[in-house]
Amino acid sequence: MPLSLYNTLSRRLEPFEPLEPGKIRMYYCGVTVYDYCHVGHARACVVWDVVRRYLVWRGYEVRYVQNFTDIDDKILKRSRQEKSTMEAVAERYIQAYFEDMARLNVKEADEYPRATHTLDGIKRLIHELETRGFAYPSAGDVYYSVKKFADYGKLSGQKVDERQTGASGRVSEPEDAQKQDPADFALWKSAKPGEPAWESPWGNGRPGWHIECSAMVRDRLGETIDIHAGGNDLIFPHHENEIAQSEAVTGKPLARYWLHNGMVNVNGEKMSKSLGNFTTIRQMLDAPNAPDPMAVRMFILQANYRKPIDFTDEGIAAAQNGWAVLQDGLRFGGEYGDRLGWAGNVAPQADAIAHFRAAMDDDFNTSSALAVLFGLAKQLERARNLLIHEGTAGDPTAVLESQWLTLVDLAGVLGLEAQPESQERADSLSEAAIAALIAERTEAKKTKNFAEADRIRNELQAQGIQLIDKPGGLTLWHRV
RNA sequence: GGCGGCAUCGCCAAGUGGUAAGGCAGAGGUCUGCAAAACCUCCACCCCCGGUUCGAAUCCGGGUGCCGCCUCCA
Repeated sequence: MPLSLYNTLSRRLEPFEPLEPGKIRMYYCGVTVYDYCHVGHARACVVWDVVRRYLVWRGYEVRYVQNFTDIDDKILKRSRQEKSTMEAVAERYIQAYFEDMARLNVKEADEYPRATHTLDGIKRLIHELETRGFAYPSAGDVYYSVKKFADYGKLSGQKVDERQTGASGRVSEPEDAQKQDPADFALWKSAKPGEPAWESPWGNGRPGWHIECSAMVRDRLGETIDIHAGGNDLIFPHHENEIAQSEAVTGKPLARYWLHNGMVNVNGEKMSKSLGNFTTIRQMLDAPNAPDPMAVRMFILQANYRKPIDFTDEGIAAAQNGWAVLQDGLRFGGEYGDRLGWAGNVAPQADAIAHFRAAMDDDFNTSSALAVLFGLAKQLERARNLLIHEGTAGDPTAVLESQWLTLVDLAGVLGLEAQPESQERADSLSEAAIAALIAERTEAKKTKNFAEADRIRNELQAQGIQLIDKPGGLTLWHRV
């Protein structure tokens, strides 16, 4: 079974074949750094992180590049408000990005190019576009002439003539007057006094938004890459324009597969910075009763990456409970492996791996893949409970070891990792003290002094000690 | 107006021709002084109406409802 991907370009599932066998060049259109990342960014970054991890797990050599847009009107606006510089604002939110994503266990990309580091490539590209007649200067700006590019609209299905200009409800930029056609877009914008600017053949200014990605992809990965990923809100115009810019110059496809993640919704409406209905990642993870970041990850992966999802308190709470099961399973080996005499030489669960792979090969069906993890984790959880309550694991230890190894491996592909349970229990009761209290309670029960027995039970419960009454008057306990 | 997507159990969500994965929540049972924990078991004919087919949640046609994009956005 080959890996199949849903390609926005063809709007269908296609078997995946990299340009160069065994190697994948992948680019993800990252964030514009003028604010903290919100949970919509979290979704996108987690999704593409999983795609990248899966491709690596499947044996491909993946070069994963993600950009930071650090030249932008909104960053500029923010820096003015703060009486700071664009550079300082960008730097702050880039650092914040790394902090937030580390908490969500998003692996770092191989490279993080920035617009400010790519000026040469950007200017070279604009120059080539100009030479080939796709770009024209106008009052210090440079624009791309959309009508010159015959394939314009092939990604988004938007035809220039049939589009309703301004349908998004936003006011036209004043620069429209300088365009030959309203559909044209800026490659280079002249700088007003006091604005950050870079020298160029067209005067001092800064690059437009779309050109940076074309330049970065070309500089870092080459003229044609395998996978170009991003949010589906970027299909038009951003990715359409990238194609126009790159392919007009190279005459080659910019990317073979265009992958787009669905948006995060709030009450059924898209979360976006402009609507102001967003929750930042740190707000979510630092709130009282905040979910485990891994539960958030799991929540994201329970849905198809292309469909919209609603971040609701109920949904996150459900994911939190579900994560507890996976977490118990993932911790099983560390907690019981030695006791069960695991030797470390068992084979993994081939059927589980096959199911996982079949699910992921089908356009990254992470919800089906998670079902495989739950199948393994539930059995380990059962064994764990039986060990606590009965003193025996039930299933043969080699089977448990195999299940655990497989679970850890597959969960890792989804970036789901459990931290070892914290051992900070200095202030807790000693085992001797617990044993003494249990003995007291057993005596109380014998004399049918149930009020005293329940008092002791509650006292221990309050300290995280769960009592398990067995038939015959035996009482086991464990910490919860 | 153009382009695209979605509608499956209380909630989330897989499933593209053979009689519905999984998670959360819920129910019953065992055990118990009562509990708790644990264990066992149970829990959907897939928005509506037509059609194709031996057979459709899955294909086709027509409705209804919701959402995204149409130059800020992951």
